[in-house]
Amino acid sequence: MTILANASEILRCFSSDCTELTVTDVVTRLGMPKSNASRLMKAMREAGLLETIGDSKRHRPGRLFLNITAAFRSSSLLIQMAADAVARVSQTCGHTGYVSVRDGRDMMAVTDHPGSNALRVVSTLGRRLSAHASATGRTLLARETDATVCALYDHGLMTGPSASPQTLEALLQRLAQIRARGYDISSDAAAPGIDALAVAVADPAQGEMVSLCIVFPGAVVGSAERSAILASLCAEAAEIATITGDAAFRAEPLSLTGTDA
Amino acid sequence: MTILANASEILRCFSSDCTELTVTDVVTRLGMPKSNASRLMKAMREAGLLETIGDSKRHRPGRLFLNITAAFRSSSLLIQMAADAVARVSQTCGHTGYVSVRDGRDMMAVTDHPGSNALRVVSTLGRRLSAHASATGRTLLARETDATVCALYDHGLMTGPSASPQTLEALLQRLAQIRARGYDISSDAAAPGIDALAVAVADPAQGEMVSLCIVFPGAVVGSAERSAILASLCAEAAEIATITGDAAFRAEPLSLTGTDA
DNA sequence: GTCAGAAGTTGCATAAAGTGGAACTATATT
DNA sequence: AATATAGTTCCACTTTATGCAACTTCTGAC
Repeated sequence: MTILANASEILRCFSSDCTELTVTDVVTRLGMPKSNASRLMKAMREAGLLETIGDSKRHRPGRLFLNITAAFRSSSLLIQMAADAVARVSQTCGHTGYVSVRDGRDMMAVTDHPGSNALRVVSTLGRRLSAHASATGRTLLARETDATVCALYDHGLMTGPSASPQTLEALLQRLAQIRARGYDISSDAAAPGIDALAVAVADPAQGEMVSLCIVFPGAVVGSAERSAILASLCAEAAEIATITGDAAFRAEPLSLTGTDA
Repeated sequence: MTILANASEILRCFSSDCTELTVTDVVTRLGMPKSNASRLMKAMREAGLLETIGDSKRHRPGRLFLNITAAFRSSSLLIQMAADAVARVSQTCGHTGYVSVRDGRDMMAVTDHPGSNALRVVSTLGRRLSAHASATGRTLLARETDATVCALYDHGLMTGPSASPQTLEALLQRLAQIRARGYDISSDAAAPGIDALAVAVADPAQGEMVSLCIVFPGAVVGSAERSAILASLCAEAAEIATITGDAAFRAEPLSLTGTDA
């Protein structure tokens, strides 16, 4: 079934930054023989997993995928509760929010909730972020053991923004802090000038975990407002944790310490 | 590469109505041997194309797909222009709008634009609609020749809402009407009480086609408002048609005739 | 126009898969 | 505990994938 793995690798190349691929793109990105890439992409085309853009040689994902995200979203009660919760917080504070899941070392937004403020972070659904370099990612990583995290990053961290942990040691320290206080804050993770507040919550019965977050322009949101956002985010998350019976949940916004990265 | 076709068939089973699949679900839906389904799904799991929900036997699409929709959306200038256009119309009229593409006999929404009215159609991104039974679908089918349409429906139409064409002949007649006036109106296509206005526009250079539509509660929107919506929708589409050089474009909202289905 | 260079496809022998039936194991149901 | 249901594994057989190299387009330059 190596062909499925290869097909999956090709699909993984797509993102909001990479919207089309040619045969040679795949060859250089994945290092597979040209003949294989050509035949595989032809087969994927025939299966509807890829489609050519017009009659060019450029490929994009098949339209089959357009409704799969919806299936993912509604397959999980946790995601739905989290989406409702973030929507409420977003609505009251006016800032944009997300529900995200971790996929290995990457984070992906599952739902977005655009803010209503004049100056708000524009939502970028479908953007992939490094887990270690984002508040959402770290809150989820903090739910794992240090050993698991080390195994995940045994090839080292790809260095992200300067404000994020640059070494595995720094990351583990940060995770310990998150385990203690339950939430995380990031600066400039998704883009310069953007801060994020994130809390993770799990559904142990289903073995699922998501991170709720609110993003805002760091320069114009003071510590009082941050505390308020954090409080309501944690309150919502706590409610979900009670429903799912998430014993590991911890989010006590005592004070906003450590605004670094 | 039959395995890719099977994998694709499995992925096609997912929708907002079917969010999880077990091995036997696949066996009964696709009629493949149980052993195959089991092994294939295992392989898809390992490739990240599927994931189990918790540690149950139920499967959902892999999170890999969460960001693929974004790639599709931004791979096409036509889609982006259409999305902007529908967003503008939606904003001025307050009703929900969509940009949709056709995938065989199905329609899938690519972008959604929630309305602002108190009574608005709630957006259902990821829902699959029958092309022949929706205004968006028919505007795109009208761009094809009768022969192509006949070939597409050589196994007959799956009958949709009573207001939609029930026979191939009725469909072809309807398409002829659309070719003449350029737009289409549907009633109760997506859900009872919901009407839709749709216009198709193409990018001949890229070989792409999308349908722009506005959906609204049929009972409260009079013919004057419908005409206004149609006029602005057509104006936006016409602008796109000029840019792309879509010679086949036709949308002259002379009057709102034929409000049937 | 035609000629290089790149991009993409195809042929072929080898190697590695997928295939379906049946047996087996695990998981609910009573 | 017994039975039904769901899921996995085994195995011989068949089909398909693989990688190299040769071949065919496709582009852009002169």
